[in-house]
Amino acid sequence: MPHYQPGLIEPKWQSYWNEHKIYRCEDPKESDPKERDSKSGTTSSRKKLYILDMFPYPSGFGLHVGHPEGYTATDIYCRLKRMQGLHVLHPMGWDAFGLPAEQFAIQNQIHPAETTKNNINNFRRQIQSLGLSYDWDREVDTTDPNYVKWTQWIFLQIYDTWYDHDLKKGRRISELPIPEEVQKQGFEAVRIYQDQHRLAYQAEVPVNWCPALGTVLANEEIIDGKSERGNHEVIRLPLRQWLLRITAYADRLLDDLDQLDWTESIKQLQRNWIGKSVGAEIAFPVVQQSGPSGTISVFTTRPDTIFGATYLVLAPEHKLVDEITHKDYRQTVQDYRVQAAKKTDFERTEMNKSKTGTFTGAYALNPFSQQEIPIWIADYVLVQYGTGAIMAVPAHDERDFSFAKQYQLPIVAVVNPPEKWFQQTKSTLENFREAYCEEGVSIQSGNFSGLKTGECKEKIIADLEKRGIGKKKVNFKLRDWLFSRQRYWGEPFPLLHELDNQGNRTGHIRPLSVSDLPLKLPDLADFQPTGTPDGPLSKVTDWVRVSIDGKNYLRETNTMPQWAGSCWYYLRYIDPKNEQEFASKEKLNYWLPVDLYVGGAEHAVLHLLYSRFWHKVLFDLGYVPTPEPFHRLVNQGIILGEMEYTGFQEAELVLSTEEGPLGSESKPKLKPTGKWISANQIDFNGEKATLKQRNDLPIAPISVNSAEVEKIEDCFVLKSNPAIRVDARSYKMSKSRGNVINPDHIITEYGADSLRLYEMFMGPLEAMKPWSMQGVEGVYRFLNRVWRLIVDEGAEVAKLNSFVTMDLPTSETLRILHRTIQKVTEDTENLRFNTAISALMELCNHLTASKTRSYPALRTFLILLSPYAPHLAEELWQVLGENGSITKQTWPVYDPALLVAETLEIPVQINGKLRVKLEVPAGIDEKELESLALADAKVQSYLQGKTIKLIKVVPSRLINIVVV
RNA sequence: GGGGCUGUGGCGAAAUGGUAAACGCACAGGAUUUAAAAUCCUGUGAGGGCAACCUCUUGUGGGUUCGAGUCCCACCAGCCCUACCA
Repeated sequence: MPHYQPGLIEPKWQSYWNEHKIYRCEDPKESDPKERDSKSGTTSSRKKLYILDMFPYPSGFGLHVGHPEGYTATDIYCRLKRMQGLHVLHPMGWDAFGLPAEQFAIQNQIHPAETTKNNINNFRRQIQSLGLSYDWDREVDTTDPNYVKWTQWIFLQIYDTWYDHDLKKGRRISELPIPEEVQKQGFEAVRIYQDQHRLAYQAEVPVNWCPALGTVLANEEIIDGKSERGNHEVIRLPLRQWLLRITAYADRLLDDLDQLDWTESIKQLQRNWIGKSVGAEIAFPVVQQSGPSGTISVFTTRPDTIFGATYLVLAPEHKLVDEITHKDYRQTVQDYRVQAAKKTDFERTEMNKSKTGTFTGAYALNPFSQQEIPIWIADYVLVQYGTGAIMAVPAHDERDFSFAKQYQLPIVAVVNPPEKWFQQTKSTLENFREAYCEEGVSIQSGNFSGLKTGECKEKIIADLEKRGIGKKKVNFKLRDWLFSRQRYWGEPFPLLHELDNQGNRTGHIRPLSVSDLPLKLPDLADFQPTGTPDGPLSKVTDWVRVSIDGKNYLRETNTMPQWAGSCWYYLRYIDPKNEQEFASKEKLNYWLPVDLYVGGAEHAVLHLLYSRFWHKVLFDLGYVPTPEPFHRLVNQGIILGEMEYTGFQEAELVLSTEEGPLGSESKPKLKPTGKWISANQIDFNGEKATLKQRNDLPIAPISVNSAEVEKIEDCFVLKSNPAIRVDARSYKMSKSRGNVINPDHIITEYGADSLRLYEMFMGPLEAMKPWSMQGVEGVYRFLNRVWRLIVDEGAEVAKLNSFVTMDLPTSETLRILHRTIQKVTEDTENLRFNTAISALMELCNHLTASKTRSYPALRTFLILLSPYAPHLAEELWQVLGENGSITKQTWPVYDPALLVAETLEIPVQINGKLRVKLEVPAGIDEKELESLALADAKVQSYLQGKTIKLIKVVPSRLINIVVV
């Protein structure tokens, strides 16, 4: 085997690892030495480490290069930690429920279970071909009935829980105190009361109904008003849905972020999503000709500005609109409501330049200014947030200000802006040109004038509470989690709806008992959505209808969303085969929390928030030992396609005729004229180019080779015509762009070790970085150099290179070796893989240059390399004549004494500028160094005629001489 | 509008407040070869000088410091997320 052939050695070692279960992770008991034979030296105090990858959705397209990035990072880290003697749990599994498999089933009449199985097999094959060190005995699959059983079981725990706001803790529904007046009304009332408090409850809510997918979607699954999957229209529709009361945990989800080792940006995203705001709820009495009738409750974060509330606005969907609307205004109000209902949330917010609304004819009394103020409806007020109504303070809120301007509503200043603001905005107290939204001192606010904002808020709230017309209130943007989907390929709810003798629902819910779990999906021949909000399961009537003890029930026909399975998979890895519990308490106590969780930032909010929520419920119920699941979180950066250079030419539109599948087709095409236009005159979105000044002239983007381009100043230009600038950037990988890199191809061409090494060498793990095929070749060449370092390429069989000797390393080699041990260890521990790899390259370069290559040094080098290029390291380990797997070796420890060279090069600065470098013996003291520097002829020449003001000596680093 | 991230060679990048550009790519020259590929050696931030060497350089402008890519302030540019949340 003369050459480095990853295609041969990689499968060989992969099957070796598999057969010998090299990466099997022992259970805590097994790893206790008392339970094991004595030849293993591990101790029970072996520290545990739980390293988790975000498991993939096994799509039909296979892995993309983003997957190996995170997976390789954790793999390298785990390999290091195992060799350092830690007890590492590092599993992998499949998030396998979800829409694509069902969509595929609808189109091709292939059961989603089958598609899923095939995709999983393909993903497993691809992942295994990367040489990742997972314990495959712990693989989980969210669609496996043995897994679904416990997803359903956890749902039932949530269903059986209510949130005690006093204790700030989820508790069993049986512990819910029932108020006496409810108790008096009997069993039925108690049941309803309990149902109202469960963490899983049903409600009629306006949902996002997507006709094309035949399902409702969660808010989070909608991007720009279209479905995240497939980009279909979404309309709003009220429906009976299951919701999970995640809002009960909002405060804890927010507060507990502080104890987590996550990046500040992810924490901030979660904070924004939870969106806590503190303010007041205030009741405004409605005034009508016939006298006051009822109140409108509003939420505000600025109760201090209530004297400036000159009108109220209700959301068009607000319950009280019909009630309060004056008969003269019924028609316009009704028209407006119809219009608003037609708009999606997106359209409402899209045209945020001009607000719309209409007057209801009704007035409310401002309880502080005592003014009668008009009540409007407008779609800039959202029904879902707060009370669905606001008090508008146009002087101190931008939105209210622009609405007031539009409809000529009065603007009254009640917070005094600073003089500077008046100048900048050219405003006066009587005439605001824009809203002043900062804090300040109250004015025109009766007894509350002169108070600072913070104090004023408190006083107003106190006054509200005293008068019984309002109270302090905390609001969250976070909504309860819409938990049901009208789909087939998801976990069925383990619930039965009781029917009365007429076959009508009684409202009683009967949860299945644990012994009835898992509730499996029925077989289905036809996967077409019903087209109604009832899911496909409703078609399976003999599955839906159930009789128990003479009572008739209907099964719940909704299924759970894809998030359900991923909410707790990290718990199942801990005890994946357990049939009695989702995981044993003892093992959970041992392994939790997850020490390091690596995955894409796209799950920053949803998956991580939902998981934390479930985890907290399980924590409250005593099933898991930690309040948080994931201690440290790292997001890998996305990998972009190769850098692309694009030039632009004037073009003309021509009709080109093409032979398509439907016969010949004529399509307008851009035909470049050859006349270049500089990129600074062009707007280019990556696909279409238009001239900045005018858009009637067709422009053709022309892909330009990097060899035809050079950089002048800040921009790239054509070498042939430097006046013409060229657009240069990297794009996200996408099928339509054709810049997708398939990991399988890289492995075939260069091997998995090259792919691993390249992805780690590209740059910092968390940074976004462009792919470069030449970079892959670079690391491939490095691995070849490593190969030749040890193997004799001229020989027929794998044989040691003749430079390899049994000599001890020279002192220089030893120093470089130990410096490399230090750097690789520290960098790998801090996930700085790119610099660890350069240290390995430097060592390799040094060893290659030596005529004699010391065996002990090579041996250590291979151990250092093994987490990064495990296949190559195993193979060369064998070539060196070592026995067993290199993965079982102990990680080397560097000797600080060996890091020090005999002489040092010390830079001498004069006034902070580097002038001379001195070669000095290591360990020289400050005084000696100083006199050596001053004695230097060149230093002296710089000191001619100057006075020394200061000599700063940093031992073993540098000298700075300050002169005047 | 809000929040965040990032600005260093031709490119990916590196640098506990202490020699800016390690390592890799690309490029150029040389060795090897009938030739090419592969490999090996040398050079490579910009400008000046025959040379030793000198000057400039981390988006811009200030500041702290003996010393700033790194810390502080202001600004500019790019990217990402989010968006009427009262």
